[in-house]
Amino acid sequence: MRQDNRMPRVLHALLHLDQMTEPATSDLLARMLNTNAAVVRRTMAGLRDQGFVTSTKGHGGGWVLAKPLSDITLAGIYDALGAPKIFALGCGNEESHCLMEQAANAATAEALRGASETFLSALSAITMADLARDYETRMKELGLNPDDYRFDASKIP
Amino acid sequence: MRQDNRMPRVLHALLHLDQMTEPATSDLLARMLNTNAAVVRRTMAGLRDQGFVTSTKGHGGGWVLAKPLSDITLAGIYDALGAPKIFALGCGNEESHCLMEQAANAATAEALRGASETFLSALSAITMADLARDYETRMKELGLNPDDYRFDASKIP
DNA sequence: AAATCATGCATCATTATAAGTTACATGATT
DNA sequence: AATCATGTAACTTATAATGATGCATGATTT
Repeated sequence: MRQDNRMPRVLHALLHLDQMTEPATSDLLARMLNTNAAVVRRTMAGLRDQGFVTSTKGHGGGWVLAKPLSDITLAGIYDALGAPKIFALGCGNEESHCLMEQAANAATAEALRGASETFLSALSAITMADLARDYETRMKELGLNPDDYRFDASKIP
Repeated sequence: MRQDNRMPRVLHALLHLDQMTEPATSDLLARMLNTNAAVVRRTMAGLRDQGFVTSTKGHGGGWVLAKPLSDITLAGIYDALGAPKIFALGCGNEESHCLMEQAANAATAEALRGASETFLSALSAITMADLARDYETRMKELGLNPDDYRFDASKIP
C-alpha cells in the first residue's frame, strides 16, 4: 500500500508558515512541499477546521498560522488530519466465528494497540515549537544564519 | 493503502496446524483462512524457510508444524514474513535539502521508531503457545470441548 | 511406469488508497 | 470588471496486497 505522508508534509508546511510575514498561497506551499496546490488545500483543510491555520481568499490571500507553534502538538495535527490509519499491518478485523482466528486477531490487535498508544503519546509530547528549535539547531550546525533562510520559498521559480 | 493481513492469517494457520495429526494441504488451509491456496503457499514459504513448518509434496503431503508452539514467538513469525512494513504513515523519507523538512521528517520518524519498538517488543514477548491458551480459554468460555473443535477444518465442504 | 496429488513458482487480474490533476464555482481585492 | 486565491468535486495515476490461473516438478499410490 502506498504510504500516507500527510503528517510530515503538514509539519513542514507549518514550519514554513511560521516564517512568513504574509499569507502563503496554496501554490507557494505546494512548491515548498514539492506537490500540488489542490493537495495542499485538501490537506490543510483539516488544520483550518481545527483552528491551527486560517485561509483567506482573493488578492493577497492564502494560509496563515493562527496559533503560536508552542500551542500546536503533533497529536493535534494528527487529529486535524482525520486521525489517519497508522498501520499498514491489519489484525484481521472481520468478525470471525473461528475461535482460533479470534485468538490470532486479538493478539495482533493487542500488539498494534500498544504501538499506537506509544505513537500517540509521543505525538502529544511534541509541539511544533520543538520542531522549530530542531530546525534552528540544524541551521547552526551548518553555520547558517536563520535570516538567510527566511522566505527562501519565495525564491523558488 | 491496503492492509497487510498476513500476520494474523499466519497465526491463525499455525493454530490450526497444531491441531492436525496429518499434513494440511495448502488448499485445506486456504479454506480455513478463507483465501486461496496460492496465497497460502506464498505466505507460508517464509515460515518454511525459517524452519517453523515443513512442506512435503505428493500424496499425503502438505504443511506440518516443525516446532512446538512455545518455541515460536510472534516476532519470529513477523521476521519470517519478511518483516513487512508496519506503518501506513510515512515520514517523508526522501533525503531533503530543506532543513525544515528535515526537522519535520525527523520528528515523525522518531515517533514511528518508538511505536515500532513497542510493537516489536510486544511481538517478542508472545509465543504461539500463548495464543493457543487464549484459544482454549475462549473454548471454555463458550462451554465447548476442545476435542469437538479439533479437525473442524476438514469438515469444510 | 502411469496416474494422481501437492508444492513451487511465475504471471496476470483485482482491489484499495494516497496522491496528483483538472476544472470550475465562489468570494475578496484592486 | 478583472484578477487572484480558496473550496470542492471528479478523474487519473501509482503502489501494494491479494486473488486467480497455469504449469513444471517431485512424491505417492496402484
